[in-house]
Amino acid sequence: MSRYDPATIEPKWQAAWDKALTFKASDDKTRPKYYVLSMFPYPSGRIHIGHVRNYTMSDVIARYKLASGHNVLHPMGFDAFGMPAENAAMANGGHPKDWTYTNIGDMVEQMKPMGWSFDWSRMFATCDPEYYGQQQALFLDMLEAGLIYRKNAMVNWDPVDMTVLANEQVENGRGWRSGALVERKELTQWFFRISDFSDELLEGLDGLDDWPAKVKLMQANWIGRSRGLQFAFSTVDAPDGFDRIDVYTTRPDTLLGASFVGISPDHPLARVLERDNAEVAAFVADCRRMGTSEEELEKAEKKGLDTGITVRHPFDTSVELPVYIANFILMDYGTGAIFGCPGHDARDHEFAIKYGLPIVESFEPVEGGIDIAAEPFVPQKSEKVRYTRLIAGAEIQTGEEAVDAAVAFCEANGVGQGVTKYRLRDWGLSRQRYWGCPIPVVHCDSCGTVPEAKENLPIELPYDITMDKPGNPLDRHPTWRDCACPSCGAPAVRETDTMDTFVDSSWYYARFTAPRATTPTDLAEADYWMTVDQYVGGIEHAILHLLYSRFFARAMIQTGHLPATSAEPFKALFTQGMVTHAIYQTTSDEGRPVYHYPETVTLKDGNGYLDDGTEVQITPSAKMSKSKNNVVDPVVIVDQYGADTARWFVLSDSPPERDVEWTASGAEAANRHLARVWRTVSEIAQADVPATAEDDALARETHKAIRDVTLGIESFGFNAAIARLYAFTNALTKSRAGTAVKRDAARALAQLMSPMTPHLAEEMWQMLGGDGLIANAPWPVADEAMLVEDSVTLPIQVNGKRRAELTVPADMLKDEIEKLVLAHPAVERALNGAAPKKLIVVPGRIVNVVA
RNA sequence: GCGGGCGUGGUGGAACGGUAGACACAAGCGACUUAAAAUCGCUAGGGCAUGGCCCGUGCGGGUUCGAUUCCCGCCGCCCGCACCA
Repeated sequence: MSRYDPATIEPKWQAAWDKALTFKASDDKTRPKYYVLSMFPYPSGRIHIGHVRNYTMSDVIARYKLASGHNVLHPMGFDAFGMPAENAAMANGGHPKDWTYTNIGDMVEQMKPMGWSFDWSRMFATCDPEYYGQQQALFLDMLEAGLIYRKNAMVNWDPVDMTVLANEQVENGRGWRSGALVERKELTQWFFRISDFSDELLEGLDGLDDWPAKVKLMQANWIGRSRGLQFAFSTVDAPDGFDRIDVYTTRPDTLLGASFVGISPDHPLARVLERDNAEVAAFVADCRRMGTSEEELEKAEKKGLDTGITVRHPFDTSVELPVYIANFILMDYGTGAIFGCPGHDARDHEFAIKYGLPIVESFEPVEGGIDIAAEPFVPQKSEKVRYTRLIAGAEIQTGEEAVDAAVAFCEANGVGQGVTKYRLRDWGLSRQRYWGCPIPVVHCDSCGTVPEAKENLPIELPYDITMDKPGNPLDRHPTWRDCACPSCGAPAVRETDTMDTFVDSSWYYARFTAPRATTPTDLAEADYWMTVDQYVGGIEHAILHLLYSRFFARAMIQTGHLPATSAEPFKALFTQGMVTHAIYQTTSDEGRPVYHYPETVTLKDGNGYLDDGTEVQITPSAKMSKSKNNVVDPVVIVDQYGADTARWFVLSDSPPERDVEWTASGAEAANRHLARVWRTVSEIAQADVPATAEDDALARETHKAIRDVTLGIESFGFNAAIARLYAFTNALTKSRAGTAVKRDAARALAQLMSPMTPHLAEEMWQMLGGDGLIANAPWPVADEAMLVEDSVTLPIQVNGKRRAELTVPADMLKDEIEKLVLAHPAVERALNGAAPKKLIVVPGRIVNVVA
């Protein structure tokens, strides 16, 4: 008899699906739609096992929804602009475009054998002129709608990648890709007005019931809404135009504890002072030199310089507070100026001690007893405290109550107003790189900055460039850069900055609904397909990509490219865990770590040995890394075991949101199991056994499996669904039921496995004489009548501990059960002749005797 | 520092407040075989006086007839943010 042979059956069924256009999204808009999307990959040239897990998850959903009668859209494309292509070109002398398209071809070739149900007819790469040309059209519409503007600003400069970065792309003061320490630089840049949407983006999170709470929380923190008071101090002896200094505070209740005012080195007043004060100029220059990395900030001393200017306290004009320029005040938060309250702020306390400023108490613990001079008193705002210098409200109140009362009092007395501020800054989109979407504007001597005319789109990247010199090749490409002004026709120059690659991925989900449209979207298509019903991707995009996409959906509604109903582009979000692998390490004579490939290590009783017997040190469940030699290559796995085994394994063993460790033994076991299923089914297909007494039991088992696996898939409990399929397979294999019932059970098994192991499932379906492709077969529905048991086994507890069990007819009355329970020897023994205090019978579940 | 999450056998993990450890890995024993591989079967939380009993879901308390699950306080690990006024 033949064996389970994935190398034969997998290409066969892939060809069958292709031929039948099984996974092409239908134009039939009468069917309910389901849009499932996996985050598209960067075309590095190799798919990795993490992609396999990610795409298998969306594939399970897609195939399940297709079988459940939905018109499914499950597209795939490539996030194809970005630095790696330029780096490769610089290192190896090729062209970023050639490198990228070659990689895309290679990756598609590696993806197809996995059997994912992508609608490949909709595929695009963001570096296709057809895509980025529409992105340029979108840019022009957003520019016209006032959603994009240009300004001179301090920006994050990555000296290695030689480009500007958005705030979201700076991690611990380093570039998110290069890891280089980010510098501050002043440049004229294009910005998206994402901060105008701060409130909406924050409020919108509340409606995202099917997003992980963690992601919503991270976004909420990033947006960072705070409520406070903005008011002005009037100055004494300040330069012209600075008779007031605006400050923002979230603690107006401590205003009477103010002992100084601090301004940012970038504050307009500091800038005026540095012009004719050498001391100020030196100090400010020193501040700007300071890095922004975590370590540096941690170590950096809080430094200030007394400007000699003073301000009057708004509630007691006889009090004058000194104005310091301080290195820890950020110009781009609040007003770039604060009042210092050393009594109730750790940082201000440190500053006050250093410069000998007074420390004034505003409140104390209700029970008293605090030495504000020694240590600042900074309780939670929700805690009740006793105010010793009260602005408004009760003497004893919480910080929150006091802040509200203080804001109201200040407003009533004409001292400032309550305002809401956000931490979220506008998104700088200009990048000084070649391999990105050109920003479609030109600079004309007479007209200024002019949007390119839409009929000139796409503004295509020139191919004839060289990457051998640092910097942006567009800057030194005269025939591309020089152009005619779209407004007056005079000679002008193109903008040579390109767009941040996060722009490309901020609207690709919308483009997939009409990937060949000659406008960014086709509203009718977008109206039918949007929003994405299920999005699957990594948690690492919790802020960047997911926040930008939410902004873009809103911007596209404003510019008429999406229907108003799709402000939230992703209805449900699932963040999958990684696939990890053990690291095997020895130490060289020089003391350096040496990493060994898994195939060179033999495992025995949990220890690993090299061929020569040397024991290796094992780090379990580590992130895969080429330098640690612990990468699993999907291509190798497919050659060895077939795609179905790889798909089955990455879904089993761990909940999908958690990491799963790839082990050779686990993959082998998965493969063995699939071979066992194949064998069992091929036997059943050829058997001819008449009905037996076990028929009913197997039929019931089948319907229970249908119920449990369906529930598992719907709730993303893939590991639990697979565990259930193991159990069902074992039951089927061991059952002595007749062939007719066994065939029904095997057909159900094939269908329940089909989202995970689609090729094997088609093969099983064919062996069992199923109709057409299993991919199109309607999903089985559990028969309620078959789920009802005739008899139930009730555990009997005494005082909450299980002592016995009792099998009774399912419809037995409580009274009867109670009688049987009390007569049970184990219960009699436990009660020892005494009457039970209480008897709890939960029908169909459990009995508890309270002795 | 602030915010969030997680602690269950040798391992990954399962368990609407209702029989803790499903399912799988690793391990051990056995069958088949000249042998090995493959396959199949069995054992398996810990302990003990083993037809039975005791302990057990990080630790300590609480709510409940009943807690891995809910509440409070610790301990440990992981993640996010962080001079944000």
